[in-house]
Amino acid sequence: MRYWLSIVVATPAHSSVAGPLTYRSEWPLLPGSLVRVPLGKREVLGVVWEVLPDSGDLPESQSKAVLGALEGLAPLQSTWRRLVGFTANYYQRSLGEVALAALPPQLRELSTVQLARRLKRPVAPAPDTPDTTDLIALSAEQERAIAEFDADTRPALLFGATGSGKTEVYLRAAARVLAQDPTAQVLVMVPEINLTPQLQARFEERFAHLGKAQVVALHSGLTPAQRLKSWLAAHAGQARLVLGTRMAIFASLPNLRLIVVDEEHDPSYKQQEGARYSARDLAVYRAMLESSRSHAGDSEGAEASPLPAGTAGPAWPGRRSSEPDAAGSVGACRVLLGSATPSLESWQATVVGRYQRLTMNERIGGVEQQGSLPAVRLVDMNHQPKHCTIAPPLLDAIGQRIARGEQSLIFLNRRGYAPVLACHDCGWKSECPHCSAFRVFHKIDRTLRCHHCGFTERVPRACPACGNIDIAPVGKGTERLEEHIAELLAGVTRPDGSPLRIARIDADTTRLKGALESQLASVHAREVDVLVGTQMIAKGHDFRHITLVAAINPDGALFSSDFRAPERLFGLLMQAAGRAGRDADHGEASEMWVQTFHPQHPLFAALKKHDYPAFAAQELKEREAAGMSPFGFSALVRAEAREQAVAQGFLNAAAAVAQAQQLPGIDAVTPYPAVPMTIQRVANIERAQMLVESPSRAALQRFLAAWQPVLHETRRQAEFKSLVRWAIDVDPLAI
DNA sequence: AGCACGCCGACT
DNA sequence: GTCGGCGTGCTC
Repeated sequence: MRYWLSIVVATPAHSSVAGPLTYRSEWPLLPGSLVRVPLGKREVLGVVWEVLPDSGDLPESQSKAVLGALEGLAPLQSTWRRLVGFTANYYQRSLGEVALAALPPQLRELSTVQLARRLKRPVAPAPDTPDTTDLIALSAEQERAIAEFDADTRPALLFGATGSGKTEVYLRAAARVLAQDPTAQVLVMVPEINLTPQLQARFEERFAHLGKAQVVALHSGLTPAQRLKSWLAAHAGQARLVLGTRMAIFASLPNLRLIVVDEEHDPSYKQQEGARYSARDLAVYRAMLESSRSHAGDSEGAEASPLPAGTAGPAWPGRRSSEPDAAGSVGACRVLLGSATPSLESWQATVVGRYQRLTMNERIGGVEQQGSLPAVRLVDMNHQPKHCTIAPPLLDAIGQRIARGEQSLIFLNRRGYAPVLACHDCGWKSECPHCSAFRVFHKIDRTLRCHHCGFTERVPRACPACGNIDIAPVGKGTERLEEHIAELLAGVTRPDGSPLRIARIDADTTRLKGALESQLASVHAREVDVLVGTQMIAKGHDFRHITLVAAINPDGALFSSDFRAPERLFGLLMQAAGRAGRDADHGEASEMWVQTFHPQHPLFAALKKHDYPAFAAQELKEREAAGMSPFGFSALVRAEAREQAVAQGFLNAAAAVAQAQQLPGIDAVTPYPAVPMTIQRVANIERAQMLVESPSRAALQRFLAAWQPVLHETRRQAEFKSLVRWAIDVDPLAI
């Protein structure tokens, strides 16, 4: 017997073999089967996508035979294939690229023999440990959130203040799902920086009764062997709980019943290269797919046709009341997003009722602590001494904390000593020769470093342009701020008379493995009085003894060209405020200081009241008026070339063809003229981008699908031969 | 993307 | 005389 199979292999979107390829097989392989196939002179891994009725118009002599299947591996499920298919379509990449990138890299190299050996490894039996989940007392709010979650079927957004105990709700929801069905699997996704060994230990401890092998991690920090091991455990259904970063959204989970997305607003859920998917959006989509799959027979492959262009985006299509088998039934999969400062997209979905909103306002720890959110104090920098970095009242407040033996945390979102080095005589500035950006002065090793291309040189003794000795740093980074604070507080001592200690945490001080952990430990041990750092200290870390948090210069985000900057700033400041006052001893005295030239800005008014809903309402009104996300949809096409004119010319030429040919969707889509990117040149490559907007997600999708071949065609023209690369970013984070 | 084939410069 | 530069083209 002869079978014709459509098989997906790792082929990039811009090659002539972007789609699945047709192979022969003597065996009736099921869709989703992993196979080895010849491709050119190579032997590659492929995924059977469809069983074809015949060879199509492919001459039989040109078809090759499947070399073999990966024995012992169950076929990838139809929901997995549909998720991959949707991702490829929606984010404008080839099926093969997405499918193969979603599999562990080692699977591509492993011989059948090695694989068989791995699959044979015995699974550790579940230990005889009692389930301790129910022993932990929940707050009334936590109880209510779980009850409401259980009573609904929509995607849920857990809107919980810092310290309100969101993690316990995740654990409880996961525990229920796992207890109800002995084969159920749960996927818990966290942002990159949050996936620490400690968090993993917490999950392993809580689910110890399942056995250690049943809680696995899936992220890029694992060795290839560990990653394969976790993936195989998930694929075989042995792993009951998978804890991972954005890549984990593509894990093969045959019995997935719950997806948790912690800190759902976090930008690290958006992949920034290759297929630029949003793992949070795909989580919502995947839960929908898993809920609506047919349980009768998954392996028939009848539904393997790609999703039609213009399918609704990663958005839940309302309550699925029309499908009695889906919502509320045994096979349903829920999705639980959580954040103290949700993305405006998710928040808006709760406003219109597409998502369920679960609110937890209170910090856990008892009623007497209700005042423990820090008071926000705005410092109007218009009324402070000119050019001062730290306003005198803030400096006083820091001094008082030191005298009381309390810690302060100072934020400045700019590392290095000074962002620019300049000559006051001739006007020379420390521009990077390869990028359109200034090199940052790092005093510690006396270098000028470009934060975009990495180009590093020793600081010149004199101005390279005019020879003047008098070159000076302009502006302040964390390094200089640390030095500056040390000078300002020179006379201040700790309560026991010892000199005060200042520490700095940023990408430069934590480059070495373990450095961050040891520095955080010294903060916890109260060896540090004042901690200076970039936003990396705002996230996740619980500082018990910090009673003052200060943002030195947050104004940049208020008037940024990036429309999401205010949202990020608000989240960052809320998160930073959450760092303070978690210790019962100091709750009442905690303060968040914000230095600004715009104290009347509505963002700060909302921040003062710790009022995310007010901020969201205000911001959403502006987004709606401007037709921006979540009220409008956009994509960016980026192009890189040696010359800016080539990059822009390519984009404009492709857009002109789209207009001339009246591509599908064009009447509802606005392509803007190509512009240089904010950092126009990086490592001597000129970069341009074109924004494409539409009030309709479906129209934008239809347009992009039709436009892609035009972009390929345009690229082939002689005048654009020197184009280095181009790529589409659907739902970009920043414009 | 890989990995070929293919036609021009400095070396055992 | 060969090794090797990366330009162009193909992969069911």
